[in-house]
Amino acid sequence: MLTFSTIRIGTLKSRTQKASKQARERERVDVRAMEFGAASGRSGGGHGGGVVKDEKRNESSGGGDDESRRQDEAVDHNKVADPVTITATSMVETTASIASTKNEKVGELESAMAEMSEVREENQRLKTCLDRILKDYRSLQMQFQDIVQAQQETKRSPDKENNDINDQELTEESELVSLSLGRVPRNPKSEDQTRVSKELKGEEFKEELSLGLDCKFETTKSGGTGSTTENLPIPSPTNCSEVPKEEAGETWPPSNVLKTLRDNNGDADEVSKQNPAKRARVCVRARCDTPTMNDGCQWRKYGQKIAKGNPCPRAYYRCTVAPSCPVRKQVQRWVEDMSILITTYEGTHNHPLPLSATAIASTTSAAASMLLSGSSTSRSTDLNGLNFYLSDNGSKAQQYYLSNPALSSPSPSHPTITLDLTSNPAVSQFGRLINPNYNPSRFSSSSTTSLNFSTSSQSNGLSWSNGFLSYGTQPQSYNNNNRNILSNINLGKSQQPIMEINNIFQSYLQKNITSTPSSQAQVQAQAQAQHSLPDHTIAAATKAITADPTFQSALAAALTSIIGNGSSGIGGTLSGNQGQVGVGENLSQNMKWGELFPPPTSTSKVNGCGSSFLSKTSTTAPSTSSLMFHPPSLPFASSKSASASPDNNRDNTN
DNA sequence: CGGTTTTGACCCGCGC
DNA sequence: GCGCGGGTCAAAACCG
Repeated sequence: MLTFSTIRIGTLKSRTQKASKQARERERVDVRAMEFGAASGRSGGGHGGGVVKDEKRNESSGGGDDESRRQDEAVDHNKVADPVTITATSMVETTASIASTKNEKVGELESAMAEMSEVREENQRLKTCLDRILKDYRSLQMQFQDIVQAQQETKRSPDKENNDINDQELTEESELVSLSLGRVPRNPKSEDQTRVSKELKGEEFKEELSLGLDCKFETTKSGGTGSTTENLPIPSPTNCSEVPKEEAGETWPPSNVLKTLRDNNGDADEVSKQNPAKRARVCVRARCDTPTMNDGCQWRKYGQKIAKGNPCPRAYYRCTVAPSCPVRKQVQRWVEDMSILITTYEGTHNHPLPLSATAIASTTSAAASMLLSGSSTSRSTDLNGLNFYLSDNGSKAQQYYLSNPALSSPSPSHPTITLDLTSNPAVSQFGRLINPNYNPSRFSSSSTTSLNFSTSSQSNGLSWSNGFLSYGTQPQSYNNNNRNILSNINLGKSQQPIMEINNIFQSYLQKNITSTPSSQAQVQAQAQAQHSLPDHTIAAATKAITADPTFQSALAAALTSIIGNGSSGIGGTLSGNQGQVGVGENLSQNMKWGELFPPPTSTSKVNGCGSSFLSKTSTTAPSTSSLMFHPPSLPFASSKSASASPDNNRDNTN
């Protein structure tokens, strides 16, 4: 507007002057008209009316013609000047608009540049932060690795005499804490010969334990693969157990890699032979009043079928914690004893597990690993009084504890380990842990508690029932070495030479409870004696056990891994159950897991795993609440009532 | 409405 | 090739 006025003034001076005069005159006329109207304007009601009258009157009266003409001229004048002014104004406007747009765009560009610079700065900042984080991460890894190595070295030094081979293996895996069972490379040849001596020394436990539990914590080496395990506060049993070959996608890279490496070094041949096509399964037998046992995982039922030979339908569940989790389980009641619930786990979790699920997962993984590792040759391993029994029979797998064909008839392609927790008193406690509803009185019938982890090459069955872990083994397994301290011990039903793990376990517990070293030594000695010798010379066993501090630790680790591993399981549930068995007290109170389970070391990986696991679990999970062993929540029952319970429900109904 | 369970059907492997 | 059994799929029903 300003431009328009100035232009008109500048360019059209004469006209503007005229216009100004006319305007002045007009104003005067208007004023006069106003005055006139005001003076005589009654007739006109309104202001305009007066003007109109004035105009009419002016027109009619001769005196006013000049002024009116001027006014009209002035108006016309303006009208004539408009086209010129418009073009000028349009030009001015366009130029002005262009200039303004220029300015605007320039401003925008400047602002954009500023933003870009800010973004760049931000990126650089983020980069620096990332670098810092990476550096910190690496430094922490290095520190952790150093610590682990230092611990291992400290422990190794005494053990070096025993086995150089073991040391090597351990060194290789030093970075990892493994809870895997049965993967430790062994010298089949020397096993029998060295067996007794090793058993006495307790080395066997170490080896087996280290081998058996695959739950590993990678400290440093493989940044990528290890990360998964590292991230997992609690090792997932299944994960640990799996053989790489079995489940390509499912298995955890780190453990698998390690295992494979291990296998290559030592038992690779055996493992490779058996593992290839086989998919390890872990069968847990436990007395469970509730329809299902709560294992802390979330399960979705995807099928149900009546298996041959068992009126009770078999339910098929899929792990729903992670959509892609390949783990599946089958739940079925045992025909012979409906109170016993048989749960079979298959596959490896590809996701972090809740604390409640870790115990079972670790146990099953250990068992599975044993199967896989030991499948080629019969082996037995003891974990804290729990037998993991691996027998490789080219022929058929034997599951001692599974009398029910339906249950016991795993597919040939699926070697299974059975943990039988049903028969022994110790087991009963386990069962209680697993199932809060579990009534110990019902199951306590047998004085002896046996924890057997037995695997047969064809079918390995771990039966875990109510605190009774039986690992079905074939007689061959006895030939195996020391690992078998427990291996020889078949508590429950196995026909073969049986170590009464119950006794060991109980005694061990008593020791722990009483915390009298002597008692513990006796118990352990007994246990070893049984294992080491078919005759079960307790005295020899006691000597051996007492000789080995590791034995204790191994037992503790095994118990922890199996029972409650940790997770709240041992500490909480056990403690809660103190009165009954006293196991909980022992474990939680008397036993110092850190002591019992030294950090992962060359000597006993199991211990390391157990300790780490326990510490983690204990810290993370309050003792009581958790996990596995609570009635609803045993390994089998999922955290969710729905998923977990359904099985139970069905089972109950069935 | 989303997730889970139910349940019949389908697929596959194995033994005869 | 056929039958059997185990295991899985997927639509419908159910449940919170």
